Amino acid sequence: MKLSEAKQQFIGSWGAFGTHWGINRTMAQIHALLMISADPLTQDDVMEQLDISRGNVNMNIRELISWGLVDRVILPGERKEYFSAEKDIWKVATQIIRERKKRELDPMMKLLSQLEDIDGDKKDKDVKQFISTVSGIRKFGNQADKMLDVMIKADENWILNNFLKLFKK
Amino acid sequence: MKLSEAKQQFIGSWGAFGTHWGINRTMAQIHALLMISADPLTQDDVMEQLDISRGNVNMNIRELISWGLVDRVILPGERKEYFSAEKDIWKVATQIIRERKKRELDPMMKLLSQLEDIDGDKKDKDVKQFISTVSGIRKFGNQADKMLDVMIKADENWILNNFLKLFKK
DNA sequence: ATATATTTTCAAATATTATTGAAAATTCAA
DNA sequence: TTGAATTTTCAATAATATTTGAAAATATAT
Repeated sequence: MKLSEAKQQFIGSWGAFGTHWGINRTMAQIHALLMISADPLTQDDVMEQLDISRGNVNMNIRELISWGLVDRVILPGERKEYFSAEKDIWKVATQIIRERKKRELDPMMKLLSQLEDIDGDKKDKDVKQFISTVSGIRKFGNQADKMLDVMIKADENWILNNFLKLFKK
Repeated sequence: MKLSEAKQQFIGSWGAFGTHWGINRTMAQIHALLMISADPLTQDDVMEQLDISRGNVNMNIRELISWGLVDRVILPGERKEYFSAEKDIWKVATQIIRERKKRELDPMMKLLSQLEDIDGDKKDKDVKQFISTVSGIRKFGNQADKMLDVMIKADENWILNNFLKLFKK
């Protein structure tokens, strides 16, 4: 397969993949493009290679920067800004985990702990089921939360190797 | 807080949460409603409680069933079908992992392994970066894949406890 | 300071996705 | 069978999300 074809396929699939994870297609495609580019790119490079508008590129790159997945790069003597993506997939993964935990899991846990205080008959089956479901999710979430904290801090090989070792029998 | 208010809040947040994870809002809300309901519900119950159309309820419930998160329940002597959600959050989580792995991760891994065969100069920096990025993602994905397989099979406390034990020092 | 290059913003246009509701299909009791 | 109850389908509509592009803002060279 030719490089140009393989690039197109990778960018396309990464974009489709993103949409299943609440990330918009274009943002994921820009991320893909920057991950496979050896050198930093300008907004114009991205516009041209993905055939999208300047505004679109600008907004999505800023979003990628806010996720900590892309950096601005200033090249000496160049007027334009360049952008480059983190290439280490472990760092990418832990950064995404870190952000989603902060943006989604933490607020959900906060809410759940409030919802467990229900006025009314604790013997009522509806009250019982509600409390049981909510507290189950909260406990599970708290454990996931701890586990993710640990993963974020751990070194790639150390954690995966140790984790897998548990199951080698 | 009153039960009815707490229910509304839970259903609303679970729905919003879902949209960040590629699940449509209504499907997540129906799932939430069924998880906190002590008894199985009919399509009409769901229509009424969430104020949505029959077609919408029907399609989303079938989708939940295909995800293995909801079951049809036949009550003896009743003409209507009833629906009930898995309430054990660990089972819910492993079921979601199982499905997403099958639907998204597995196909992505398959594609990536094809993309590593690039015609052309292996010394070219663009070729090198492409292969390096793709193979990094593939290797990471394969490890995640193994880890998830193990989690799916493991018992709740066993796996979380063992995992956490690793980090207790 | 002025001109020019570059980035950012955001209202309007477009595209995508979700929802409705009524008709068709199915189920089941009599 | 027949007919009422129930479920399913899907074209039309509505709601939501994304994208554009041109104007405004900002940065930089001269």
